Amino acid sequence: MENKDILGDCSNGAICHMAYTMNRIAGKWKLVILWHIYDKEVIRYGELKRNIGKITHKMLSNQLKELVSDGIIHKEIYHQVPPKVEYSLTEYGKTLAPIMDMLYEWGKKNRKD
Amino acid sequence: MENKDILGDCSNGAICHMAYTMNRIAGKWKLVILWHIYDKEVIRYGELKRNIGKITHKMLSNQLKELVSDGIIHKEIYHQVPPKVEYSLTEYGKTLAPIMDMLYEWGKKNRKD
DNA sequence: CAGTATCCCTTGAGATACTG
DNA sequence: CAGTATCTCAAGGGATACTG
Repeated sequence: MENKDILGDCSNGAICHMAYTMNRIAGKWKLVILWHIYDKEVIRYGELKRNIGKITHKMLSNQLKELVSDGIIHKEIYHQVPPKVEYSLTEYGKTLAPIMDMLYEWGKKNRKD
Repeated sequence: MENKDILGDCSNGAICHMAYTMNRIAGKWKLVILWHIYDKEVIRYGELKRNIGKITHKMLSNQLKELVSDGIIHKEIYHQVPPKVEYSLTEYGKTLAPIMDMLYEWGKKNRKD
């Protein structure tokens, strides 16, 4: 994965903090996915995909994988047939809740279309 | 520009608000750029570029252009030689300040490297 | 049902050169 | 100094098929 991070050569402390956050949650879909999980608390892959709608299978899988590996969401696998997988926010992920709330509120306030 | 937006076919109100926000501020660089402008209040193109460091000329120009056209930042052009251009947050852009603060704080709190 | 792998094309984004 | 344009190439991401 080399260095896809922005500001990898962080010289300014303040900016680094912002960059750290962005490296976790930036991306076209991450917050939207998180928002859906946050909304339902626990959600299965299929429902998540259906709810988001305009996301492809591959995109969703990839993003979920990253979120899991970043420790933001938890993946619970039920070994049954057919398989069932549930996603939920970890405690760490839940610390993003206030941020998601603000982003939501900001959109609600400013969207005029 | 067609429809690069996520969730263009918005069926769920709540999700739409979030999507609206993401359509404004998502992107690898936008919030980092905004954070720098917010930090300095008023900043020239050159200084902005130098401060961000790891961004290319093209990227920065493009992102700034989008931010201006979204009404988030203001561009003040001084017609002199050599030219001077200053960027600052608009009133609308300033409403993002609390969000930026939270993102910053979140990064500060969680960055352990 | 959930997830991976492959194919393939579009887009993003860097380097560079040029203009006002 | 600030910004645009072109050329180029790698990566992102869609469609589809396959596996557990």
